[in-house]
Amino acid sequence: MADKDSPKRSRRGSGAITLRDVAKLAGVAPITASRAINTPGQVSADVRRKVDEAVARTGYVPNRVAGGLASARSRLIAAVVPSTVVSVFNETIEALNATLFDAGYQLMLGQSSYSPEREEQLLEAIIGRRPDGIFLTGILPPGKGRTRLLASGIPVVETWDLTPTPIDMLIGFSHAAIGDAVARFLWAKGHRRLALVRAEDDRAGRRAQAFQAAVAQAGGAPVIDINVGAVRTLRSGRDAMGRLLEQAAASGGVDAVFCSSDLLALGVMTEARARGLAVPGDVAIVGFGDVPFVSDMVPALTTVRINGAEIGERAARCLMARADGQAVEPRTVDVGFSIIERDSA
Amino acid sequence: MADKDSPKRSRRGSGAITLRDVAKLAGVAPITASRAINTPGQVSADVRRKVDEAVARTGYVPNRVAGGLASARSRLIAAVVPSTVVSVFNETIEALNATLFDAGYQLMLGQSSYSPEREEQLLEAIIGRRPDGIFLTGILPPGKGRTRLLASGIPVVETWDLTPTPIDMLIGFSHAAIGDAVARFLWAKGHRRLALVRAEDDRAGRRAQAFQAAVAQAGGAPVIDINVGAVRTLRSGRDAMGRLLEQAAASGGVDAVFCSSDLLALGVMTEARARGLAVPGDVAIVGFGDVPFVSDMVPALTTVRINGAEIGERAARCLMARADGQAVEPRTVDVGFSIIERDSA
DNA sequence: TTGAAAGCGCTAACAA
DNA sequence: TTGTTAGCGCTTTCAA
Repeated sequence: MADKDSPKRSRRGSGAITLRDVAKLAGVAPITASRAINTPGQVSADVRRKVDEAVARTGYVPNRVAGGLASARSRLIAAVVPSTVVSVFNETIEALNATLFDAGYQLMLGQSSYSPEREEQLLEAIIGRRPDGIFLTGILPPGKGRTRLLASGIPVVETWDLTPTPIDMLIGFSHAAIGDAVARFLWAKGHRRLALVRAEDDRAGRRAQAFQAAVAQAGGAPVIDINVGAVRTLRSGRDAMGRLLEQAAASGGVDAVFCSSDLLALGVMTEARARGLAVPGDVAIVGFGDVPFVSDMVPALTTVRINGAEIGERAARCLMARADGQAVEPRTVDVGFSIIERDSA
Repeated sequence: MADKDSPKRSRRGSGAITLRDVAKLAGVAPITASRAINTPGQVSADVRRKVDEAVARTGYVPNRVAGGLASARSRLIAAVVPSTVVSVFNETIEALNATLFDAGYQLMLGQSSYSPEREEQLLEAIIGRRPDGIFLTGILPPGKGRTRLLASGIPVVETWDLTPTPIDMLIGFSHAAIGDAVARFLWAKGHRRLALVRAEDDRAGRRAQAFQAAVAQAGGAPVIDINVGAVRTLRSGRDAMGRLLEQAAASGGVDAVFCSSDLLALGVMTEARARGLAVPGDVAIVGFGDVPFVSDMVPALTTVRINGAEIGERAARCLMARADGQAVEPRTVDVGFSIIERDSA
């Protein structure tokens, strides 16, 4: 170990094994060792063997930070999610991560916690790491973050929404189309007194708007709209249902409720049943997200399903293609949605 | 822009603004610009102003990859989780991330997908990034991954479990103590015919073992033990309850079931009620994890609560302290647990 | 308080 | 197929 061959080791050095150490042990130049490790096809079998052995003997783990700096390819993809807790995005993140990992990429996850300032700081921190690509849940509104992102030149994919003005690539679906479809669905089932229970959220807002518009167009009565604010728990769903029932009593009752998440729907359902209302007999309920377990509850929840895994996988592929310098066409993909009809509506 | 001042720009260069550009614009040396940005107290007000202006004008975002290589401090913490979907670890990860972010660190997340090989690859990929610390959910068993981790010298914190032989730091609780406590709890309530429904999982196994031991010690009948395998969904909970009831019919019934997760408990509860059994009247149910929404269901789930956020926050602080070269004592912290008594048991 | 020089660990470019 | 050289963008060391 204690060889004093390096002439000027004045500085730090983490003490870890470097490519130099491996190369020395294998009796080749560092660059040759590098090739033996990264592009084994480019070196002779003999060199390959010697380097492999040196790697095994030393327990060398390549420093990807240094490699990334030298090659301007970090093999890192950053993702921004609003929250990791009981989130409808989990399936997407899991697929994104799995696809990236299998291709030798890594995921850096950042939470924006539904806060614009935090999102902006996060974006700056992410750009500082020079990832090969950035995954965004949702669409980034105009602002400093968007400008910086654009300036960075890093490939970006926005998801879970649609817009005519994406930053770069876009994989999503139309929230308005969902609101419209659910309203028609409930109307076709004969429900006439419709209501919304939703979190304070831009995307949920657009679903709600389209829902109301469709009902109005069909000649229905005004839709009762309960906004639960930023907190999206089962409890807030229960509370919302309480308020909803109060309001509805004045206007003749409710037949069906469209909730902005499955968790909220579960809360609404729980409250309804706690008050002796039958689901779907007295009131029908539709959720959003198709979280894994709602299919096996009693009654099974009717909900809107987004293929989150598809979004994650496609996003990973687009980002990696762009990191390889390939063009990606089309830039915008609509993955659609489906209404999964089960027992609750 | 097109200044041809740099003499030998033969190579790549991502084209992005660098510290050099900022320094040139501000009329100072790069190192001075660096100090103005990172340790503003060390430079004159005049320099600070000029550099700030140059940064603003150019939209400079420091390259943390280069900084990390030069300083051997990445300000990156890596975390390994088994899964991100509906996981009991979410709260921990969220707290970990929030605490790190506020201190200027970033989180790199890796999923082991409950697979040992994948975990090993993941560990190697993580070490290659030279993070300042590594967060592990669970305890890493002896093996190549553990050896490499030890050799890397990177601070590590293992969590959600206890062991006399941690790699480095440890923040967790005793699964055996939980199994024991839940058995005593149910026994004290007068339940005598006890059962377990659990996923194939080492930690759940140890809770189960202690549960059985406590029942045996109290003189109870053998505990029926249903193993649902690796799949941990509400569906598998329902199926498990079906099997359990079948087995129990031969031995005189069941009074109470301890499940290895809240989701499984929800499945067991769903199936029980679907078969006309009252909860907790006919059968009591205890979950594990205290996932946010189980408190507001009807009946509210009695479960074991772990303060996951505390684990995440403490882990972040320990890791950052070690990255700063501080010693952390004690190395092992037991955060305990509590049985949250609600309606289901 | 400011700067020059060196180098973190690796890979691109070019040459042999 | 292998090696030499330079340098990615930053920070440490040391000197002024």
